[in-house]
Amino acid sequence: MADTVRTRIAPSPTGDPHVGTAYVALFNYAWARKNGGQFILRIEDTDRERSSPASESMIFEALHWLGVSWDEGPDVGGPFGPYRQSERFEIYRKHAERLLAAGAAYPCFCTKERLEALREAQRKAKVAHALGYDGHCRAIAQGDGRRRREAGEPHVIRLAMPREGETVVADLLRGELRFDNTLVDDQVLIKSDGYPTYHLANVVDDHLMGITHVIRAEEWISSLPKHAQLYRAFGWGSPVFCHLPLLRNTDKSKISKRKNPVSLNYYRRAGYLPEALLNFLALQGWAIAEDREEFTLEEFIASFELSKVTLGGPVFDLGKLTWMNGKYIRRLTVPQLLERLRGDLVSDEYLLKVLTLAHERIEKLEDFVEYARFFFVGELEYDAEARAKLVAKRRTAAQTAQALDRLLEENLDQLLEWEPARIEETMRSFCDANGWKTSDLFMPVRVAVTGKAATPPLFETMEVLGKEICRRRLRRAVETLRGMKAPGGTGTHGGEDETP
RNA sequence: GGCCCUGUCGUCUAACGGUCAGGACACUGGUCUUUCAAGCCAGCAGCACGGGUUCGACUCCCGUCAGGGCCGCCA
Repeated sequence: MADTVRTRIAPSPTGDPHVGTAYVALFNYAWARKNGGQFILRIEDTDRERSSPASESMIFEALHWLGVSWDEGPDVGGPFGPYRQSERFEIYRKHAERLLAAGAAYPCFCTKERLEALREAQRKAKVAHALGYDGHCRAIAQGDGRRRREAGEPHVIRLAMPREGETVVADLLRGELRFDNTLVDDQVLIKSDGYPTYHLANVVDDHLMGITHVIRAEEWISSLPKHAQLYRAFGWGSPVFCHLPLLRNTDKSKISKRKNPVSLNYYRRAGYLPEALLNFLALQGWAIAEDREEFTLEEFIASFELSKVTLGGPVFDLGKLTWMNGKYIRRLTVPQLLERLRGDLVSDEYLLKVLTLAHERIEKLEDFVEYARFFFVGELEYDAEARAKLVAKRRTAAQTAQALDRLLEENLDQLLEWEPARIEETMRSFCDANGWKTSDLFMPVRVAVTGKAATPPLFETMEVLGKEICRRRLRRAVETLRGMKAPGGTGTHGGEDETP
């Protein structure tokens, strides 16, 4: 039936599964279920550079772990597939063609260089209101444009935004949102590689898939007028839009991995129960009752009211999540707790991995406990020796901090397959590129991720620990290093402690 | 800088013109307990500011300020 509520989550498989994805998915899922409708998972992998199957399957797995399921998606199929945008290439091409024919879009032959120069000039000129594409190629006659396209000239296709008036779009929570059309530039719809941008693919798919409620994050508001114009150009009615607030770091900025764990893999590995995480997430922007905040997914679905979502960006309070997780743990029976433990942290699978590394290095069975401690604890404590060795030989604490920071954010973080060989390769090439002796870098990394100077082989250890724990610990090490007193003038080798 | 969104305890939130502005996390004190947690009790702490509208504003309107988002051939 035409009025069935259909919502979707449309993650981009370009990295680790994000807590923000889970947050938005939860609200979409609940809204669909609450209304007896369908919830769809669509993979937005139109960025061919960054999308990866590894990331996609991690998203599936993380969402499954949480207990959020979808009625239609790449893995389960459905009547409106395919649900992976890379497999819908032809659909977007046809739709772009339609826009072209109607004059609602035009080919643009501007080079990257020209666009960069344009941006640069705009920045310098401080014509703040004129930022964005200048419509240069919009003047090209349709026939000329077609001929140049047919001749194979590289180009993109842009939306021809109205050049006057305003676009008014209703948001379920924010009322009418108004945008001055002259301030919205002509968005690229089809990239030069032929793939659509988010803007085109998203609108086309939401329409074709019968999405009735587009519930997404606030960061999309600024492109709303483009989407609204797209619906208009196609002659389609638009879905209900609802922009949820953004999860925040403690400093109120958009939640980010540098300041907060954001990977769902982290929460799983750190021992948060999925039902606790879900409960906590549901509380960000919504309340079930005046004096109650613990409830199950089913209860959430039953009483969820989209229009009751609050708009202040909620600071993600790890402390409160942890407290709530404790509540859930206490509620389990001991046998159930055992099951949870065996499910992940002390599964035979994990134990086997750790044991493989500890095997040759212990003399009594019980040595295992102390030796492998860091494979099980969350937060590490650095003793004096560890603190000293956290600073690289021949470098200051600040230099070491900077190196670890860059190694993590610009190199290790890009690794989707977290394997010893890849980790090693990444770290070695980092050394080459930055003039570090490998041995100088590896010790601080070792201490950062294990808290000890003597450990099993570093790369295998990092693999077993997992990317999320390593990320967390490296970040912590960077903070620790930054907190260390600067060397008093001459000394360049580390080890200096904080003021006593 | 431009456009847009937002603004209740430190944090998550309740309130939908009339309440001593409620609950939760954190924090503090007490209680229970061999200890530590958990539990229980108590305490601390907020309507960003200024104008309106109204008999009456946390609630409605305007302005200021503050915070955030976007300004990519990324989503």
